[in-house]
Amino acid sequence: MGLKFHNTLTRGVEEFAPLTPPHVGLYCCGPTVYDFGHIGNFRTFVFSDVVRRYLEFRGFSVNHVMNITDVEDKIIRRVHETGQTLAEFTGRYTDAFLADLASLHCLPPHHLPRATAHIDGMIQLISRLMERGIAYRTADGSVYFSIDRYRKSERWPGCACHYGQLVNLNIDDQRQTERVASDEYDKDNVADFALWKARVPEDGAVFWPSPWGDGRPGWHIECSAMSMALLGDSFDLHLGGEDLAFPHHEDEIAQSEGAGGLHGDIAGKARPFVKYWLHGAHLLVEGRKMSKSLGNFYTVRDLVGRGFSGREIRSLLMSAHYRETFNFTLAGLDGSRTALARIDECVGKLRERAAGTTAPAAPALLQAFTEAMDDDLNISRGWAAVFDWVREQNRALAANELDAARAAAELAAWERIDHVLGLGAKATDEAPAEIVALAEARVAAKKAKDFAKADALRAEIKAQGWVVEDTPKGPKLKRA
RNA sequence: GGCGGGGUAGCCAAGUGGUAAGGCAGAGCUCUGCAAAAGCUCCAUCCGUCGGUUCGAUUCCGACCCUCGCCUCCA
Repeated sequence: MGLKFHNTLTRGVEEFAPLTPPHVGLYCCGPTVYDFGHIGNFRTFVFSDVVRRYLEFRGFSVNHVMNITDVEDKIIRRVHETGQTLAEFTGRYTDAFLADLASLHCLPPHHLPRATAHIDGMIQLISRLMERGIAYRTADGSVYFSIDRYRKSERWPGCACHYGQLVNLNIDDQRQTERVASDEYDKDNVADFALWKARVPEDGAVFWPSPWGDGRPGWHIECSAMSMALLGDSFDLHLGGEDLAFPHHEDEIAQSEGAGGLHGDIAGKARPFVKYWLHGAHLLVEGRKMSKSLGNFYTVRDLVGRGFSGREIRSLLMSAHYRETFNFTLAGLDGSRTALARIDECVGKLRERAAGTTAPAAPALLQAFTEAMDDDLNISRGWAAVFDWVREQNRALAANELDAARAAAELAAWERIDHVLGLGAKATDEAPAEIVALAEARVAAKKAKDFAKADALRAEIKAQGWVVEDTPKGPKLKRA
């Protein structure tokens, strides 16, 4: 059986068949850079990293695109407040975001388009929508997408003109929420969304010229323009957090297909904007919805500041299936640390046994892991395969059943798996010379059967922040 | 009000119409001068509640309870 994904578009699990194998175009909605990303944001980004890595593991050639939203309402407000330029302000948070991504062992996406670098494409899309009569300009110079005209418009290949593909909604019978009711804009219909927002004094220097006057793009059109510019008008995978399914992704479909694509390919080839939509669930923190007032709002930096490593955070974020709400806890991070140590220990022993020998990867672990991940990325089952393998290797090592060649084969298998999990080796920490000297003195005391002195030296080492463990090959020093 | 997820051991979390993966925590054992670390073993007669279908249901159906998300710019 092949790889399967749950597609929000069809609300079911489907065989993954890319448009032009072995190439896969993958777009994930990236961050809006107005603050440091929190652990919930990064669950989605780690998820997209795992999708990319697993596709590569399965032999696909992935073009991974993640946008950086660097112009948006909150950003403009903060720029206005801080007196910085747009580039200064967003540059700082973009750098922080990329650093956090790296600390979580996420591979850098192949392209990280900035919205401000794709204004032309957005204007082009809006122009096409205006030409087709699906968009309209209001008195203040803003441009909106008319859902009504889109739905009533003549259908053409590649565009079903159906609004409500990702979520079941009866848009004629929507409850008026407070946000809608308080909307001040001059729109034909409350459900219409902005494609272009006319310049207002508070925007300061943040504006671009357009056929409709100075202004800036709406949020949804940014992703349509960037994804189609880099992946073509029709591509394989579009990922994001579950909250983006509506309205953000729904609007992307409407705009992109309504415009016939950025290059006119959607209509020409009768292909949809995106073939598979994958949405990652949110997480709770300590059992509650994450919020600053509850004190359970963590950025990656907060957790690193508490002494957790990126790989520990990453492995916890990867512990549950991506479509399930996951409860992220500090106790869980401690658990990840212990569990990773178990893997590290086993891999370390295999490496020792293999002693530099190389061999083709042993099949058992690869097969069990692939079976799990092929099933809509069932990573919990994937972890089970890994830990079953760890137990089996430990047993075989203890029973002296592994020669160098077999150890090397198992190690090769693990390395392929780790290329998907992205855990890497744990950071090793060399003890300073004075600590090593104390440990050596302790070995001498032990040899002389002066255990009182040996224990005193162990206490001394501990007081200096190190732990000494006796192994068959002599003492091992670890940071306390 | 509409739509969509969930409720599985102390905690996290897979899964299946035929009798419950994995991780953490806990217990026992091995190793050790003692430790530590590590390893091995054990650890849910039970899957929110109540009904129904079935030879058999945690798994299917119905009702109910609880919980989370979306319903116009929030991953």
